[in-house]
Amino acid sequence: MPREKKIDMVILGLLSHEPLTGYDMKKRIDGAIRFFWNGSFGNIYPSLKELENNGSITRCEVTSDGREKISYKITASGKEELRKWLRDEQASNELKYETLLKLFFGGVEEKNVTYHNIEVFENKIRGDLEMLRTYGKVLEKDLENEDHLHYYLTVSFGIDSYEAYLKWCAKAKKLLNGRAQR
Amino acid sequence: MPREKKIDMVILGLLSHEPLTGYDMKKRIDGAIRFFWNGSFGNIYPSLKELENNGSITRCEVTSDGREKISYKITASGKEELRKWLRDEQASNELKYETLLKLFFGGVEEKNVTYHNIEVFENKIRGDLEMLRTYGKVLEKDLENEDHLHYYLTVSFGIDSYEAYLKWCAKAKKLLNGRAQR
DNA sequence: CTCCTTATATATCAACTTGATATATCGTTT
DNA sequence: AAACGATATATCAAGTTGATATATAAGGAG
Repeated sequence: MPREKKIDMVILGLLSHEPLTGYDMKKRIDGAIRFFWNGSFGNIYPSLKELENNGSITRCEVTSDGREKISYKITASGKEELRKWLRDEQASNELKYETLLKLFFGGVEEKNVTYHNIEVFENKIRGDLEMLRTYGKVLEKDLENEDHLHYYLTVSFGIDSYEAYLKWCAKAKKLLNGRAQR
Repeated sequence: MPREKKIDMVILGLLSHEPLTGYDMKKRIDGAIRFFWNGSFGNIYPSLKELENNGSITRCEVTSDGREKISYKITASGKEELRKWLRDEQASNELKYETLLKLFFGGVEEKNVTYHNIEVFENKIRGDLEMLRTYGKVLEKDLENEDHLHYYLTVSFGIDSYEAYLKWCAKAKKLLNGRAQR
């Protein structure tokens, strides 16, 4: 059984564009990637060591003037590892929405509790959607750029699904209000 | 800091409807809940023991004729624990879509690889959407039933977002094909 | 009637992820 | 010079996942 850590692929993917430190990777993940994947120092740093031992990445710059700083770059074998993963059509896609869980079990509480939970969700989505639209507008201008195109497609996925979420929120709130309140 | 295990809430939520064994719970989760939450024997059984020690649930039927079988029911304090969680507006909602990750880093491979990955995703969604629509049609007939209403809302969320996914798939494939193939 | 397969049922574990915390330096502001 | 936030690496407890182990029951095939 080969290595299964998905964070490895995130790291290799990021390094396929430019050399980065672990800290930088975390920032990239917290930027655009966070909408569909996650990462933490707790798995980035251990993974960096393993990938280095594997020969998938190498240190390309180390500054030890006071604060330690280690930049990594991807190797040829690392790039092949990344490509192999991309060509593997298997992919786990899963949602983990506590809001829906609360909705599903909402029957033991009053309707306004569920109603409120939906509103909180709605506001969060509204904010994120605005952000995604801003990203999208910038990227749209240069889709000829390969990287922009791929980036744009993920942003566009977010926009489309968040818009669907908001429509659903309105519908759900209406359905909840249609019944006798409390 | 109180207990944070979300599986506890799934168990309490399920038991708020009817007594169940751990095995039954897993089946329920694999049915409708799997679209927005997950659970495994690996966290169900340990959680059952802890919830029993807490007094949140009690055994209500144990058969030891050969095969052991333990049914649990929720207690008053367990129900209050569930309600408290429902009233807490904090909720973590996160997507973990490997397909989008592969799309994001797809630039290092040929376009048809990304195209194929989207098609695999599309087919999976199409199948799940059909299933959700079947669920939805049954539930729609009796939304006066409180439990059906909550169940229906989660199914409806799935339908709406999956429809948005499919539209996005078509758009994404077109955009990828618009560029020079390979 | 026995063998085989599948479903029922509980239990456990290694591997992975998460979010918090620890430690220390650097840059900017007060 | 003190305070604060950003940079940077590292580690850990707690939770989740998917697989595996163990054993019984039920149903059908030969």
